[in-house]
Amino acid sequence: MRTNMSFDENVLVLVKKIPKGRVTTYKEIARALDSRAFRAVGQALKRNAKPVEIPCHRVIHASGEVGGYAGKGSSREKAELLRMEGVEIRGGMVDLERFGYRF
DNA sequence: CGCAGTCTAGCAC
DNA sequence: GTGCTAGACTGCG
Repeated sequence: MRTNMSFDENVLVLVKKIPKGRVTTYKEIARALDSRAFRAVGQALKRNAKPVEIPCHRVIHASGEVGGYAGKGSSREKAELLRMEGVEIRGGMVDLERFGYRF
């Protein structure tokens, strides 16, 4: 990975690969990129060039918390979307053991 | 609950 | 071209 592309592009590609009804954590993404730039991943998502192709709402904290979202409804809309996709949201928390997607 | 650590991208000099 | 700051986070104290 990370060949011919910048870190942010790589992150976007991974996020795009997340299947519906599944979520991933910043840690997993960073790990998939062989790095520990959890924060850089968030930066890539919030500064991404194609938000329509990047379901940032499927990217949450490693604790299962939905975390933040640079979208309109912030974390609220994010949780609503995830639940709509079949992800069990509980008080803004997701069960990573069941919906946590691993690369 | 609060501080420190790790990485990239962006802005300033 | 080089250096510093900030950030959608994580882990440990």
